[in-house]
Amino acid sequence: MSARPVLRVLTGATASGKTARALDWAEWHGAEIVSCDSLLFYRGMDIGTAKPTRAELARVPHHLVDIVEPCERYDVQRYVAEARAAVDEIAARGRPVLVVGGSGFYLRSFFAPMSDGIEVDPTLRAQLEARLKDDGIESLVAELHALNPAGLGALDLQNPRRVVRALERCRASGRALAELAAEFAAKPSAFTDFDVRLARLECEPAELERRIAARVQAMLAAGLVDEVRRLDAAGLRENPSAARAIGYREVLDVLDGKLRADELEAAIVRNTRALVKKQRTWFRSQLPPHRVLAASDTAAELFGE
RNA sequence: GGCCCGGUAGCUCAGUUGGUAGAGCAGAGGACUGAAAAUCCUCGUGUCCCCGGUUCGAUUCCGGGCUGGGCCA
Repeated sequence: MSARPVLRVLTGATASGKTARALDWAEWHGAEIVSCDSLLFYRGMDIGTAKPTRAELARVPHHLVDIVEPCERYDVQRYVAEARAAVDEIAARGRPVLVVGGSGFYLRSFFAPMSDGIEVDPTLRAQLEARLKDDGIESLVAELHALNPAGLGALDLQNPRRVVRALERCRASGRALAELAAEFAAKPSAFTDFDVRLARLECEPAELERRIAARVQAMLAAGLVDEVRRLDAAGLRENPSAARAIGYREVLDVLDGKLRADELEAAIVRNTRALVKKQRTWFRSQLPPHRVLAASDTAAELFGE
């Protein structure tokens, strides 16, 4: 039917072997890689994020890696715009695009609308954050009820972040949540003009466990603690999402004396495991049906073509 | 050898003025519109170290034992 250009997306849990497979595939097909990893954006966050090495980055052109300072905030809205620009640029060169990453929320950018386009004044957000802190979430929920007599739908009223977001949208747009939600749901994804093909690497649990253990050990040996010290001095903590990244938050805890140094490695492994579990849930329930292939099956073509 | 403090959920611990117990972490499941490796929700029966005693009733009190730590020899 259509001659829409193809956009290939490779995902999988952390440590499942995406990087190696993606590099091989991209090299073989003359493709360029667009990262879909919420932490590879940050310069200097190398060891703890298992960022591809300099040599690996040199094998295939990469996009959306090392694009902001760790102290700078980044968000999906910006990701959608920059990913779209990168994809267009690569397509203009006539080369295939391979999106690679395990950040589920960002990954959804390729399948669904991600932002409603409502501009929220930073002062308003700061105001609501302050109110959340002083008066509690109930105060915000009460106002939401007042602004939405028809109900709050499926909004999680116990999740401060969601409540602030919902209220700031009502206030900024002067409209009701239900109305905004309906409008949002009707929006197209930023990549509807592409034939998006998704494949996911699945690593056997015991093997993944081994890989995680080995990876964490290697990260510490490679100087993760020093990396975090450097980043801390450069303002890492100003960016909560970067400072809360696995491998980074635990080292910060050690530096703060909140975690014993001899417990560091085990803590990182534990939290990585929790991440894998969360990714699994997301992949199951939030991604469209897709091709799944065993990470051990290195002979298989990623996209079954 | 003596004295002191512990022994409760996989781990760290709280608690029961005697009526068989609960938090955090871990684990399992889930939600997901702008921080997403984030944020939030649901799920807790375990010889309360063992043996005796007192008691209607002991994980709780008493005695003994075992065991970990500290102090003194």
